[in-house]
Formats: sequence, structure tokens, C-alpha cells
Amino acid sequence: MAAQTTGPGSRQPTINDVAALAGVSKKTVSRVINRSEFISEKTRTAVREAIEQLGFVPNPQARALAFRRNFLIALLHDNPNAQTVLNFQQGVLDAIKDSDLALLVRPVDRTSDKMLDDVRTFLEKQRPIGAMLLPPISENDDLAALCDSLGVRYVRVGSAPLDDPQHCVSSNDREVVGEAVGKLVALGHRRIGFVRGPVGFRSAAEREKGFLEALAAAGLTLADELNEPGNYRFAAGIDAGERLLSLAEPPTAIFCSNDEMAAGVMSVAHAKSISVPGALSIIGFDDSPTATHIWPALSTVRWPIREMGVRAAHNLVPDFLTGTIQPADPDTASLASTFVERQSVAPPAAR
Amino acid sequence: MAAQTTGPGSRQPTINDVAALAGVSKKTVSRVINRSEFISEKTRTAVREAIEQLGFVPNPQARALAFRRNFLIALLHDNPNAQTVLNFQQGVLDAIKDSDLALLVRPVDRTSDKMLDDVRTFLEKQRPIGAMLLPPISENDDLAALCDSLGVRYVRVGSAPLDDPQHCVSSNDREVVGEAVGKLVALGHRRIGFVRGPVGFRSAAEREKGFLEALAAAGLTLADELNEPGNYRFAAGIDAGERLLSLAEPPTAIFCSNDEMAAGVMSVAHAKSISVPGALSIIGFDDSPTATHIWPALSTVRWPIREMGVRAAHNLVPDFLTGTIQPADPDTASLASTFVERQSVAPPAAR
DNA sequence: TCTCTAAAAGACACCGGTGTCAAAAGCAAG
DNA sequence: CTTGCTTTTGACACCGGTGTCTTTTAGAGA
Repeated sequence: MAAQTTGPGSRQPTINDVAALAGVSKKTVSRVINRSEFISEKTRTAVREAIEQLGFVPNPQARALAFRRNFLIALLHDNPNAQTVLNFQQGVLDAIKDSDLALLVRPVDRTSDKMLDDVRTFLEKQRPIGAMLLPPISENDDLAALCDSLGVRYVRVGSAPLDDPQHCVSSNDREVVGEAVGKLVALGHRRIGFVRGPVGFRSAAEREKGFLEALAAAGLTLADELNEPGNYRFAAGIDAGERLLSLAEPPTAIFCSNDEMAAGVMSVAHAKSISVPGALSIIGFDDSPTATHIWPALSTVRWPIREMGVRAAHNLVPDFLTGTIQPADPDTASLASTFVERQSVAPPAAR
Repeated sequence: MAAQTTGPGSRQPTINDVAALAGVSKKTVSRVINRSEFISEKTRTAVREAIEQLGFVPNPQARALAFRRNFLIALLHDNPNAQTVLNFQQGVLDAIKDSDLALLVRPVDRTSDKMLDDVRTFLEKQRPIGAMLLPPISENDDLAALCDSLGVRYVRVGSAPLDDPQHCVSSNDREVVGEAVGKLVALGHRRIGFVRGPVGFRSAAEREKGFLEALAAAGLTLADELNEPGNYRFAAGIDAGERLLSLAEPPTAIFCSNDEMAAGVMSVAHAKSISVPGALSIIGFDDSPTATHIWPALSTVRWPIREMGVRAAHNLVPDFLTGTIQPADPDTASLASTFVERQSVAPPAAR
């Protein structure tokens, strides 16, 4: 696009160069850049041509300084699932593509006791307009408060509304978990195991609620021996699977609060030569790459992560983005997760 | 750390505020910030105290403007493997932690014909000091030339040296693939299948070379029927597995050019009730999360991606980073990949 | 005490944009 | 041709830092 090939040594053209070439003041060029309406069509064209000819690109640092505001938004995450982060990021980039904004991606160590200080340092240094918090750190109220106190806008992404609607992008996980478990029940499963997510995580609580509600709706209850703790890690799935599948009366189906743990349970089933889905149905959550890479492919819940990225960006900086998007669900501001059926689910074996 | 809690409305302190409080000129404060040596200990202390008291953080945009150089480095990737990107990014962040640098992460669509224009726009707008190119886009010479022409430093990450040593961070994939395949041979495998990576990828070519060299070293050759095309995708592994395991005389072991395809092959083995590793050994490449999530866990090659991130940062901007790192292997400038043995490999079934 | 020199500190312009406000230009009406 | 108003443009300060060069200060030696 730039008409001029910038050699290694040649200086980047500035607004002054454009102004000189177009025979106007730099302020006028600035007006063209910023789409001011008080400018004659003739001048605008002349300036546009000069810009084109020089291959001028405004210096974002200078703009940031003059505007007393930079054009950065930050994405903070501490995510066990890399694919999720990247998909979300892609959604955000989709949203800001035609804007002046740039995206800073920042991993955060949730387990560090210096976490808040690290984030504070980062935000103070970069001063982004806003920050998007991915789960699980989105659930940290201190973090949201920190953003607030620093004057940094924020949006929290979660499995359920965590904050005021404008600070929130969420999906209806609970509902869809209910749907998934309902399918198991409909297939005839009565003894359904559950592998929980980590204690204190909202996402884990939502999935658990969805599970329990579906059970209750079917008139079932969850026996203690079928209720296993977990932490979203593969190893936890192994542990839970070992115990559940060693029971005198093992479950005919197991719902795991994420795909990694489901993969762990499935590994145990394989090791014990328990056929999946013939003798054991398994459902996970996330639709991570793992879900399709394991055998048999895992039925799971997919949350609309990329779309949530788009929406998060629009919630965060609507004033910087062109175009509007449809509100998700006006009442709950949540996007729809979906149950994805694959090969890991079947009716229970006949007795 | 900051002694002052910045309320939403209160202005961020500037260098002028610090200067006023410390009773010195702003230039002196600047000297303290930039660790100039021509400053008395007394003044330095006074300024430091003022900085501390106000919670002053220099405005990076203003610095970038005054220095005629910003403090950004970019990470460009188009990677099928999200975990790799995040691990590499973590390495880069490790390296730049104590510096003034910030990291911009940028996904790139390799398949788009506007790819070069997109990257050009990005680089012209952000003007990072340097860019780090992750495979496979690191193999694109036009991209490197583009960086060069824009005066943006670059480092290319690859499975083998792709450029001058200072523009290059690589690992010894070929060698380690050879080692892995050597293990198969040592176990007694003679009929070993191969699933290639995508055509035109340097990483794929390196893995293939390593494979063929190991075969040759054992006095074996690769039969055409055992040589399958692939593209690093799960589905390609399925296709290759279907064909290889339907052969009249199927291989007793299969080396796949990445883990995803290995997972595909393994799925086919499960579907065909072929025991892994009893009747079929499988080796992958990447040590992605998939490798441990599938059953049995996959033997694979791990490349030191995080360490490569550290090194890439040091190669790119040594002048901005404190501390030095040991050169990897002075001759080849490559880091060591390692063969990770898990449960997917065993001696061939007795005939 | 005075001179000389090196070290320390400051004054001021400048980086590349935008905000403010005043000046110039355009145009209709008198 | 003026006047009066609106539209368009420009001059100049300013954002928050750093570079350059000058001035001030401190300390050593005469």
C-alpha cells in the first residue's frame, strides 16, 4: 500500500513532512488523520495524497502522548488451556482490526503471592485503556478493584455473570451442562459420576450446579462415592478415574468438569480395559484440542470463546470500535455454549 | 510498592512532579531513571525517594518519543499449536522481565495472500525494535526481508538454522529424531512407518531427514507404502493410520512428524483394536499436551521452546537486556531437543 | 585564599503528534 | 463593496520525557 519503500536508514516520514508536501499546516494533517469534519474536501484530498505518497503512518507513541491516552488494551490470563487464550485473542483481534488499538497479551501467575503487584506494575507502566480478564483470574475481585483504582477499564470473562453487565462477558455453562447430563439420563444412565473442578472457582461451581440440577430434575441424587474432587488437571482425572472405576458398583457414565480430567478418566478406563462408550460414557467440558485427539473422541461442551473475545472488546472499548454488534442475550448478557456430541457417549450396557 | 494509591481521577505523577518534590530539574530525574553515572549519591537518593513517594512510573510513550525508539518487541506466529506459542512467549517474558521492554503478540494468517501487507502494516504502525518469527512463518524469507527493509530487527526460530546465526534460534530436531528412531530399531523394529509433515516446511524436512538417516544407519530403507503424507493435522494422522494399518504387512512402529498426527494414528489403532504399544509402537514430535492426554501416553520429542524464547529475546535485543546467557552450542547456535519416552513404545510383537 | 579542572546539575530545544484559540477565507445579505 | 456570520485553517503551547550544551559546584593544588 505504502507507495514508498522505506530503506533501512531512511527516516520514517512525520506529520511535518506530510504537511510540507501538501502545503498545509500539521494541524490540518492531524485533522485529516482524525477524520475531523471541519475540513474542506479539497484539502482533505490533497492531504490524503501526500500521506499516500510518503507512506506516512502516524507515530502511535506521539499520538498517545498528545491524546494523554494510549491505544492499548491488555489481555490478562492465567490459563491452563493455551488454545482458549489464543482463540479469545483472535476474537479480540477480529474486533479491533479496523481500529487504532493494539493488544498486549500478558500471562499472569495466579499462584504467586506477588500476582497483584505484578499486574499493578504492568498496568502502571503500560497504562492500557482497558484490560480483559480471562478465567480463572477473572474471578479475582481484587484484580477488578485494582483496575478500577488505576482507572483502567476492565471486562471479566466468566462462566456466569461476575460483575455489572458492562464489566462482564459470560456464557451459559450451567444450562448446557444440564443439557449434557440430561442426555445421559435420557440414554438411561442412572449412576453418573462427577469430577469437580477446583475449589473456589466460579466456573467449577457453575458446572457443578448444572450437573446437580440435571440430576435433581431426573429425580436422582449424587452418591458421595461418585463425587470426586478435581483441579482441572489431567492427573486429577487419573486419580478420580482410579477410584470411580474401582468401586464395587462403578458408574456407567462420568461427567468431568473439563476435558483434561476427562482424558485422565478415559486413560484409566483404557488401562482397565473398560470399553468407552460401551461400558462407560464420558463427557468433558471446554472442547479443547484434547477432546478430539483422544479416542474415542470426547463429547464435551464448547463455549464460544472467540465470539466472547469479540464481545469483550466491544464491552471494553465501544467508543474505539466501529460497527456495533448485537447484544447477546439482553437479560443475562451471556453467550451460548453448546453441547458437542462425539463418540464417548452411549446408552449404558444392559444388565 | 507504590506508596500512593492512585484514585480513578487523580493524575498520574510525571517527571515534573518528581523534580519539584526532590527540588531538582527534570533532567536530573531523567538521569536517575536512566542510571546515568554523572550524578551524586546524595541527589540520586533524594530523587529515588521522591519517585517512591509519588509512585512515579515513567510514561513509556513519552520515553519512546524522546528516545526516537520505542520499547516494543513483537512475536509473530501462525501456529497450529497454541501451547507452543504460549511457552515461547513465556520464555520471552522471562528474558525481558527486568527490562523496559514490552511484548506485542501477533497472530498471522499464513494462508492469506495479504499476509505480507498485514505484517507490514503492523510493523509500520507499531515500529517494534524487533520481531521474533515462530515456525512455520519463520521459514518465510520474504518476511525476514520485510523486517530488514523496515529496519526492524528479527530472529527466526526454527528446527534448523535458517539464516545468519544472529538471526536464528534453532534446535537439533534432526539429530533427536534420529535418536528416537534409533531406539525403535534397537528394540527390534524393522518395518517402521513414517508420516510426513507438510510439503515445503523446513521442520518437516528436518524430521524426515532425521528419520531417513536413522533408517539408513541401521541398513534399512523406507518402503513407499510405509511413507505417508501429512500436514501436522489430526485428520492427516487418521488418514495415514487407516492406510498403514490396513496394509497386508502393517508396520510394527510408526513415526509421526508431530503429536497431533500421532494421536490420529493412535485413534485408528484403537478403532482397529490394535494394541499400542503391544502390536504397534508410535512416536510423535512436539511434546504437546496431547502427548500426555492420549492413552497410552505418547513417546515424543520435546523441543526446548521456552528456553528458545529466552534465547530469541537475547539474540534480538541483547543491548536491552541485563545479564548474559550462555551460548547454546557455539558452532550451531542450536538448543537441545530431547526424546521423551512414554508408554507408546515397546519391542515388536514376537512373530 | 585563589585558580583550575572535573563532576554535577540545569536551561532549553526537541521528539511527533493534538488542543485551544485566533485569524483567514468563503459566502449570503444589506 | 461592506458587514456579519460560518466554515476552514493556522500559530503556538503542550503532552512527558531525553539530547546538547552551558552553568554551577566541589575539590585539588598552588
